[in-house]
Amino acid sequence: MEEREISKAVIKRLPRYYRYLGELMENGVERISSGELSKRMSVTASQIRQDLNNFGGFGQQGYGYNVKYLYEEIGKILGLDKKHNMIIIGGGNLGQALANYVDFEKRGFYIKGIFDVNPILKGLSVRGIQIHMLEDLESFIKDEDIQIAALTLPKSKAEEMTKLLVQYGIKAIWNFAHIDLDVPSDVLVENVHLSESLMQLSYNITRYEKEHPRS
Amino acid sequence: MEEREISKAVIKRLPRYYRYLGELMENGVERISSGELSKRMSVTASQIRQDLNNFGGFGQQGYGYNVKYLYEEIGKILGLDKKHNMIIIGGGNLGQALANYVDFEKRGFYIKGIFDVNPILKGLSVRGIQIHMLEDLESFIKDEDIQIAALTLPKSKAEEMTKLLVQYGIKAIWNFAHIDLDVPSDVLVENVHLSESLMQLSYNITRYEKEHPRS
DNA sequence: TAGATTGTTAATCGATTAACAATC
DNA sequence: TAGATTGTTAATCGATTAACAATC
Repeated sequence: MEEREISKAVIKRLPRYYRYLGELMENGVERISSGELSKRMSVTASQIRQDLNNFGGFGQQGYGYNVKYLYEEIGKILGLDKKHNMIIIGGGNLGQALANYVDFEKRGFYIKGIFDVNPILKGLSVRGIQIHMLEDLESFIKDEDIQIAALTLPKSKAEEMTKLLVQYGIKAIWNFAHIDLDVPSDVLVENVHLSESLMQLSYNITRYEKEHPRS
Repeated sequence: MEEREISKAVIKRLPRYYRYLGELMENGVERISSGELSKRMSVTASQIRQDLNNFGGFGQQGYGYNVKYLYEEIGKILGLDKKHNMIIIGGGNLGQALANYVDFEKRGFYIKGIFDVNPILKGLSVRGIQIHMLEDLESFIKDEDIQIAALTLPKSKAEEMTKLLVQYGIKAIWNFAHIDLDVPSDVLVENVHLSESLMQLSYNITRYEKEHPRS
């Protein structure tokens, strides 16, 4: 059953709320009002209340929000209370950088293996995570119940690899390749296009320099 | 002088247009209509024309757009026709992954150096890019005319490093740390929050599973 | 010229902000 | 109870889509 659709804009803000609430918790703050949070995060209080009320009433009139409770509830909305098994496709620098990033595990994302075509990497491991060859991919996905594949390959290889991943039953792809993946509608894709991010920065630099010419 | 402000949504789409036009060029396509491009990119033709007309009329009635011309014009809008000197702050895996990424240079982004606090890395280099110690940072930024710093440090160090970078006159920060940087208004920041991206994917997986329960 | 397709205005849609009654 | 602050409706703002005259 389809519940009312939540807009992408709202989803994009949730992790940021989650991060701020986590910091508040660390600082021992127990309750916070939308007004106070709005100041810290530089968003309107109205937006915070609207966003949260897409998922239910987490606050209390006259009191505000309980930080720990709201943190946990947003965590649940984001699915961080569940375990997600991941693999990394591509044992290059970026793949290894992701493998080395321990914080993912704190959020429920477990990197179970790294896959590469380069036989030189065979048997090596990164932070205890073994690098496997492609021939093991299918059985690994099934045996280890892998949901997510992080795709850190050059564009040229990313396309065929995606076909395999879909065929082997992957549920979601975290895509770092500079290409729009073509997948069936039951496979989810989240893109991280680094060069596009850098181009946006470049645009802003260029515009800023036009508006503020140096003497 | 302030020209009419271009919305963030438009800027975010420009690099994707640029990528598609680049691919069309590689395939020897000389002209394309907004209608044809809209099919390939899965956006509306109307949006393409609106987006482009923020910057000027690049097309011709009855003909469409010249691919090479439009590619170059979008490149100019994004500032890719200019050289941008970059440094990477943080010689860890992510920093090295960025340093190894050659495509940045094709777009005018030159990585001039990597900086780290770890003396073990001193004098090493990645793809010919030397790793320097922090004491050289100030002079390096000035001597090498560095505009952009890619910040690939843990949250704890990112804050103080940002202060230094600002003090030393950096123009823009490409931020990979999980923190919102506090900078003066003349320093531009572009964030890449990997864990937030992964959380969005997690949300979508969770929602999908709710809507499509397994038998 | 006739057909195609842009540039641009107008209409629609959706997201953000403001306001305030409900209520803790 | 009085004050504070939410949840939610209404108003505003901005972005997307549709439509079409201009024109190549």
